Amino acid sequence: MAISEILDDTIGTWRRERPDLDFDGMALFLKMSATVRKIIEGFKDDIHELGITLSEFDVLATLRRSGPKAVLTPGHIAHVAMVKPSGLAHRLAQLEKAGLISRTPDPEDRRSALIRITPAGRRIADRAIELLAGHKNEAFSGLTDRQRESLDQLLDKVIETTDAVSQSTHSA
Amino acid sequence: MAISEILDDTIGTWRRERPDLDFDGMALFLKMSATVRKIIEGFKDDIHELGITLSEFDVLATLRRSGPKAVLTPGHIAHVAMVKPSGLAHRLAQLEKAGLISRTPDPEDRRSALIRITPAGRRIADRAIELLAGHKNEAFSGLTDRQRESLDQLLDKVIETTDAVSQSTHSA
DNA sequence: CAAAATTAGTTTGATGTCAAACTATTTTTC
DNA sequence: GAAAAATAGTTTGACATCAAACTAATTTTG
Repeated sequence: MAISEILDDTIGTWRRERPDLDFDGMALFLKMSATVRKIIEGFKDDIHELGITLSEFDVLATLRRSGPKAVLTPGHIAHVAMVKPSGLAHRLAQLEKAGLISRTPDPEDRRSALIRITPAGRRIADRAIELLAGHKNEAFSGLTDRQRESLDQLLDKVIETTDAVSQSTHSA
Repeated sequence: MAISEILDDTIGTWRRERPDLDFDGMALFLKMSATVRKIIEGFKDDIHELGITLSEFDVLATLRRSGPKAVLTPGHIAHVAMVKPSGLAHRLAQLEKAGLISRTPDPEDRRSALIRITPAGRRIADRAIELLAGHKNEAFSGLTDRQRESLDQLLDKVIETTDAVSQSTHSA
């Protein structure tokens, strides 16, 4: 069974069993989620061949794209990488041990630390982003420029909606 | 920083640091991935309040939507839930312990097992799918019917492309 | 300026996932 | 029909992620 068949079956059987519910949003979500998973699967191996995990790449990528002399705090990295600080601590320790980043105490605020990418880390990050950019372009190569733009705008609208929902939840 | 700002910053800084690469596909992927994560976040708590995890719900949902007398094998559940069989074994044990599913040996093939949902499991699955369907519809409520259809078709195209890629990889 | 509140980051414990090794059973091959 | 290959599922080990508890330092309050 191919992905699209599994998705059709999932929604189809739900509609049969619970005709009282509306599964339109669910169908879109499942499809989008499966798409993302499929794309991730496709480049996981390439990253592993470079000797790092996808999570480690996230950190190296954040440092690399911030410029040659970037000095970031764990808090900033966690925020832009969209993980909780607790999920980052172990990764930073691993990357430091592997010699791909350096961690020094922040003299301005001794609760915090200064994270820098090393030359070795930079080399791996550069190689990895070349592979990834290529992979992602391949994944969307079936769309015309106009279709890509359309997809981009539709996603913006969905994000806007979910942002509004979570905002109202937080402030309630 | 809101999600869309993080995404813009990520792609913007990459373009500055690596102007030799094309980040168009990457931008779409990141946006889609962030959208999925955001939607998942929004209903995780609701599921937890029912006393199950999202992964456990996946299993219960597969059984529930397969009809009142459904009898499924672990292999089938793993396939349609899109997880590896190894990732399923522990979940099935937990669900059995919680009394939400039953597991009996398959008399036809003694390597396998027959999984059934219990009345308690069914009650939880029904309550959960009601919450989820509502949540998902909310997430896409900012789109018109026409836009939803458009999004659906664009995702189909992307899945088609990635399917083609993974097929050629497997058969090479 | 001292006490209270906040903030940055880490550690710990629970859950989730997969790959690889393993067990048990069934099917295929010769 | 016995040996070899394939299949179903579980176990184990490595990694990922988060919430909650914790440490240490800074900022705010009164």
